[in-house]
Amino acid sequence: MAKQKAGKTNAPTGEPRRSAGQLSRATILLTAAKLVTVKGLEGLSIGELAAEVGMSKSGLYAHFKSKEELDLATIETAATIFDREVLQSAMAAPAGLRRVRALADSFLLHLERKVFPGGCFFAAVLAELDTRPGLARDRVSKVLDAWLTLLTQCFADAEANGEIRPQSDVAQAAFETEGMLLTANFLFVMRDEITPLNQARQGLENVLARLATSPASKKKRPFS
Amino acid sequence: MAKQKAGKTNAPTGEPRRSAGQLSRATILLTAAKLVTVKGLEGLSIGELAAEVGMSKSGLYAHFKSKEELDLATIETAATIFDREVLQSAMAAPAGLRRVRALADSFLLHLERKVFPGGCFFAAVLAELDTRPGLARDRVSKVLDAWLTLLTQCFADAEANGEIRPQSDVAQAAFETEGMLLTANFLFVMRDEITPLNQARQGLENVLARLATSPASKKKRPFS
DNA sequence: ATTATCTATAGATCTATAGATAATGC
DNA sequence: ATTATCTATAGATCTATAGATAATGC
Repeated sequence: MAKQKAGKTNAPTGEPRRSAGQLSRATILLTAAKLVTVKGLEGLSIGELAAEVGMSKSGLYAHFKSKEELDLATIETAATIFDREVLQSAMAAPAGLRRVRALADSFLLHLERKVFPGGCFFAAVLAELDTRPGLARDRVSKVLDAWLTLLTQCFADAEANGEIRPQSDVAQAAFETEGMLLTANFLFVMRDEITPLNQARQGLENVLARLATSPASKKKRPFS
Repeated sequence: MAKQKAGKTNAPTGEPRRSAGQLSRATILLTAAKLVTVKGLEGLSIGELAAEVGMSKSGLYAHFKSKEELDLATIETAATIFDREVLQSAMAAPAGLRRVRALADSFLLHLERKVFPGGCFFAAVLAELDTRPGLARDRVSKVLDAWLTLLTQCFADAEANGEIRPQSDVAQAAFETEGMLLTANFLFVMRDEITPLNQARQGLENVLARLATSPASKKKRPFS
């Protein structure tokens, strides 16, 4: 809604110099990334984005030669933001379970802070792109893979640390963790209440607790 | 692809009579529901749907007065299919954990059978609609709520049956179950491999196993 | 960066017509 | 058999808007 003007060009001295074009480009892409979480990638029209940032459609074409190029640049921007807002703050935590908790916390907090109005950018475009081959899908798929690999590695570290049982199925643990976070995202956006975020936190604790339990209890199926 | 003609009118005797129009309408809506899981609700154009079922755009307008009406009818069709393919077969299982397993199994099998090419219809439109107020969103939200309520009720039954510990957090159990299923859906569609379906089955077993464990282990956080 | 403009396509509406059914006349 | 009517559809066409390009201004 807020028609944010592209910041004017009197760059603060001492700052790494940026041209008006670059500043504007960053503004455009941040706006685009936010809009995409609400409207979807295909639902984001160049005209609407232009209006939102307060410039003409053809002004945008000066930055991006085509819609696809805008799409890809927007995905890249979202990846950078995800890296900064979620990954980097959590990677300060020591390897292993504490890092898993830190990642989950920073993810859930970035939802709660509404960094993007439509929740996690990558969750928002996942369903849209998963059946539409192309560069955009490939890039989003890579981000998802990297995220799951990171979670898996954290559990592998936890196993090496002795935090969880040896021979744990670390890929399974990563899947379950992602299950809590992804579902929290969708329910949080759909209902606009924080309950799912807390359910995800509890769910993750339940997963972690299981990994430290004796293997016997893992397959118990009483009364079945 | 298959240009299915609306069946000719010589209705089989004894069958509940259907006009050619009704048959055609059902064909259109099934095709629409499948297309929506690939293209999205907004991505589904009337022209494309018309070409797919082998009729003219205006032929479709005879059935649906507007795009929104087509959208709503398509959602209704998907709800009916979900009810038949997933719910009804599973509701034969006795109340409690066996019903939870039956629901999860029928859900995962309907993904694997590719009832819809883009996975679960409601998961496919969830991200698209969660930020777009309207009748379509309201309807999808209701289906999601009903599904989570059903899962919660199954766990409540299990508690009443003595299958799981008294005072279990049944809403939490439903959330975790949904977490497994929803994530299985997205990873299955994105990667087109069945691993996530099995990870969801294992994840659900892990959830169920926890519910039968002694309460003490639930909060254990070793090495933290 | 803007203004003006182009092409393609979306949803939507209008008029016409094919095939079937119902009511009527012989 | 004939006429009227109904239902489902097609073709033509309208308006709005999408992505995109060319000419131009600062």
